[in-house]
Amino acid sequence: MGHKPRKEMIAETRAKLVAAARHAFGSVGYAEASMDDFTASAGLTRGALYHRFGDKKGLLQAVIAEIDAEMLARLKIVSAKADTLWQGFVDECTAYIEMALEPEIQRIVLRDGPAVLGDPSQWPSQNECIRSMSENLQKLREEGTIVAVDPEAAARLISGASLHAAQWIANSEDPEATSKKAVKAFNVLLEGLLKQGGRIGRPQAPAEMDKSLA
Amino acid sequence: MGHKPRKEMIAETRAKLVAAARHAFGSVGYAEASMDDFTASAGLTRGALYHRFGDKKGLLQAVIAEIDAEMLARLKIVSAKADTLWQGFVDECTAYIEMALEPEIQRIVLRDGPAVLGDPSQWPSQNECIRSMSENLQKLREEGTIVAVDPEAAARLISGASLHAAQWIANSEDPEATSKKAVKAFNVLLEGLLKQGGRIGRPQAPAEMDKSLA
DNA sequence: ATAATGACATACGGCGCGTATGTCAATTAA
DNA sequence: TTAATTGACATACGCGCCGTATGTCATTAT
Repeated sequence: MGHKPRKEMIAETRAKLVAAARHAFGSVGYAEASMDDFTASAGLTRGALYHRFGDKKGLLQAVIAEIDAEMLARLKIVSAKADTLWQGFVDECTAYIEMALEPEIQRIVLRDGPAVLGDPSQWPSQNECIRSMSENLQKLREEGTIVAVDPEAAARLISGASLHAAQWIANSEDPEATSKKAVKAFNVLLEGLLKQGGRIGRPQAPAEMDKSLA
Repeated sequence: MGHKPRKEMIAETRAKLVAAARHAFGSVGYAEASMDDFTASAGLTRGALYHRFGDKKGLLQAVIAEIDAEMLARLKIVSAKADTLWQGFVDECTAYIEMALEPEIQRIVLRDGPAVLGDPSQWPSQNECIRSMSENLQKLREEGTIVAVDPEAAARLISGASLHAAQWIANSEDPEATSKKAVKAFNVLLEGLLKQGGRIGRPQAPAEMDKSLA
């Protein structure tokens, strides 16, 4: 004894590999990331990688799962803080856009992920975020705040719009101005969900989004 | 004489390379497509490819430009047929989703393209489709049909929602049912754009979408 | 007719991936 | 306690693919 228990060593090397890969994928991209290089930067070799994750794609899956778990946790915190369901929903959308502005998420989750692993709507992880939005929409429907619409369908459309908005913003030459325009248009679309018209006597929630992204 | 003129030969080999690459990229994906293989299938070698396109990415650009030109042409035909501006806009959205259902477009334009060439909103080609939608929205605004909203912002959000909807539909186990749900939710969001509330006394245009995708 | 351009093929070197094999420590059994 | 076994990880090997450097031959220009 004296040496660390087996399980700890395993978890440690696993964490090291995921962290090293996450950094490499996030900075130079999946295709350009050399397995020899980033395993060495973690003090290991490709042997460990193949033993743990099967192949490079398996490691990417693990990295994405980690990132997505973090995203989900952040979304839950946001929606838990809100006073009303609608407010929570709008805040979650905002947080979703803000996360999609982060270069690491854009590169790994939004670009390389789909190319290597296929359509994100099929990943177990990405569905967690969608499910969170779907549940909120479901509650809003029961509450009578929004019109009768399939929650998952609406969640996917909104997340799609959010993600594209985020990429547009992040790559624009004037992110501030672009962000304002995108958020305003986003509000307009979300108003389609609300009962009672939308612009007449709607809750002030959508206006709230402006301050957080501008 | 007798032999073909120089320019024709060049255009011919260029077309052959683009066609072969398009097929390879569309079927096995960019990363798995061997340049030796698909140049050989066109009766050429990698020498021709590097001479014409610089590298593999350059060829992908050319392939995407070709596909995108086709998409734009199809969209223009659709919107030209419509009776009203709003109808044309909705029809274009529908056509957009339908095109995004095609496996070749999904693979090359929606997945590999962004991973290899970066964010699509920066491509000259993808912006053509966005511009087309933006122009329609601009006219709808001047016409007074929709609320005051930045046309490009709205176009990007809508295209984002459309693309995600398409991928969701194409990869679902029951595309028919999924399509119906997505289109319905899509209509709801689009109603947010319309003046005068939306559900009360709106044009029957959105209902039209149901038949074309279901 | 000769020179020069350029379209494309061939040849070469290197890198990165996946697999097969080896080694050594940690668990388990006797 | 010791012997046997598992398994975590490293090392070694071969292949395919990419990018470049070089070669060849036809077309165009002089």
